[in-house]
Amino acid sequence: MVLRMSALFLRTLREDPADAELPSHRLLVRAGYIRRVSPGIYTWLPLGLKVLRNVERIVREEMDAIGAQELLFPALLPKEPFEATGRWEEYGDNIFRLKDRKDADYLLGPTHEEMFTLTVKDLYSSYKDLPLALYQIQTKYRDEARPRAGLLRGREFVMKDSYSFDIDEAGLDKAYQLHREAYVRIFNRLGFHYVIVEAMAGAMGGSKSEEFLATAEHGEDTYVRCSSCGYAANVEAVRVPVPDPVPFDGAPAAHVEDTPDTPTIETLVDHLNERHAREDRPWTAADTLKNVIVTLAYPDGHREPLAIGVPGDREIDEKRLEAQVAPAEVEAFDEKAFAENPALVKGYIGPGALGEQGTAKIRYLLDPRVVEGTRWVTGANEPGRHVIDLVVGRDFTADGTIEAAEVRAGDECPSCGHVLETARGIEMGHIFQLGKKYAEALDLKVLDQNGKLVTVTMGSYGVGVSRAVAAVAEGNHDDLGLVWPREISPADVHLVATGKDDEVFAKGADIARALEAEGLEVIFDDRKGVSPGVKFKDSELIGVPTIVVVGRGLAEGKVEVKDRRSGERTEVAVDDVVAAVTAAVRGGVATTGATGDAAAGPAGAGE
RNA sequence: CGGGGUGUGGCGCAGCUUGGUAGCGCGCUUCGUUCGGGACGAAGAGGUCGCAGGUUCAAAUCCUGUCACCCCGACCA
Repeated sequence: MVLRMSALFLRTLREDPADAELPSHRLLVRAGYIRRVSPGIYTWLPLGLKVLRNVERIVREEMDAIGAQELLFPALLPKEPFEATGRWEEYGDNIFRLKDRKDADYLLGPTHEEMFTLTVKDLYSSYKDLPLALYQIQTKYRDEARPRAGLLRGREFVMKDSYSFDIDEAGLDKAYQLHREAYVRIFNRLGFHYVIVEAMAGAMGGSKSEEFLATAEHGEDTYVRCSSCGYAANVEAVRVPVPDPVPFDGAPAAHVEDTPDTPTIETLVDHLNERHAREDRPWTAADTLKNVIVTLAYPDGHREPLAIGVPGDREIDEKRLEAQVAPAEVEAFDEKAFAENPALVKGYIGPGALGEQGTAKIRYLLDPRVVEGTRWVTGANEPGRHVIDLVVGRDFTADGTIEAAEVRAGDECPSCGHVLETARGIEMGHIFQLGKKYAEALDLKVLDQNGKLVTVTMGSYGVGVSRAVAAVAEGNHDDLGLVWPREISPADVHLVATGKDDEVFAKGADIARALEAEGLEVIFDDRKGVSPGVKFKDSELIGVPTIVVVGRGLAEGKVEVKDRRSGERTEVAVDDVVAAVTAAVRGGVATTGATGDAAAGPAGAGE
């Protein structure tokens, strides 16, 4: 069907909506693709729905191509399966919960691991049934604390999730690799810049995990990459390269000094340079060892303090820390907690009080850079005093190491030793090897060749489908409006008839029909009494990649073909326009999406 | 949950300081003109001023409470 603008359910806005900040959000609303209903909940208007369906189509095609089978679970779920895996509690306030008339608990599915696992358990019981990969494209619900950025972080969103089921590790590896390749194809077709980064799998009990991030300066995820070797990782997953131990035979003995009024690293460094100046160079924050205490809160209610020692020039990165201690949550170590631990002197905490041998009996973990033989200035566990030349391995030891210090641009690449840079992105896809976590919790086992019960090994793979619409918009727009990649554009051609003569409308309708007969989707602006400027602005805002104008040139038998992305205009004879447009759409080199950098994605994982 | 901000026709905003007829632009309706870059003229339709209470002769405006939304942060398989 030709979409006639005279009848299309569409109202474009001349001005930006007040509640939209990001270009994708602003433009999708202005161009009439979506409307907000409630925070994080959006209506898909006809044009927006077409784009969403196109993204779904690409995802379906690529999932089907690797042999995954589509099914559809309900969004409304009973709580029992989630209780079995502990997620009814673990998910906390992020889950939308509701009760039926009999007061039984239900939830709106935030993700469907339990359902997939239980359904396979329900129907399959032999290794002969494996391997298996299932997927669905389903609306998910999460009661986000703060929905934001339009479609990018909603409370209702569309996601493709798939799961692989295998009898052993080798099978899981293969399924993971297949998904990875499918994802590369999906994101290449969607048309935005992306990178594949190493991600955290640890808390899920998995072994391998990667994220596909759409590169975007407004992205919520920070990742690092190495321009030299192609290493890329989510900051949470970065492993700090461990330096070699330093010999400390000739190191001076540790000595405690008065350092009054130096509760912060900054005041300490100033004091050292004033009263205990080094001969070779001034003291810096990097010479100090900062000991931070946090409280870990476990899901079962258990709490314990944890001490972390990091070089004084670095902060603790809470996301990295939480990723390490999951499922425990990190809370501040407050005044009350200090009161309960008199051995800790706030502002002057040192290794003497920490660790197994320490007076405070608090587990003590060091940043991996703090290796044996390194010398530090750190707290002496007395108000106004610090200890200088404290040597790791000689004067104290810790209970282990932890990756909790912030990662900074300029840090050493763990893969090749070059320099890391940081950038931001939007998580568009996440693949990881789940392992047996859910299969064990829900008792998914099959008989193997020897007649023995074996727990199935699973992989989990997600694509943010509705989020992809926003991410594509975020990466494909200019001052005038959206610029869709061909594969997901709501139409192939935006045909504008402009002029006062009926002829332009009649001819426009002819062309629209002819284009449609070629299999193209056409938006036809057949509105009468609307000035040309309005129609041009609308066509640019809506962002269909090819715009055809039937107007004043028609008298000379000419129409205009415009490329939305480049702005290039070509005069074409009326009789040739169908062929010219068809060629542009099918060949469409100039207007395919911004996939150029995508090549860096696959390389980015470069193991 | 902490910080900041905003609630006035469909959209974007002014009015509030100093209480007294609810206003502007866009959009919408009708008529006429215009017709290649968000046209022009004329005439219209459309508003519980977030909600509740209070002060007052009188509240969009002042006071109290409350709700909602947006932004930053925390949070985010």
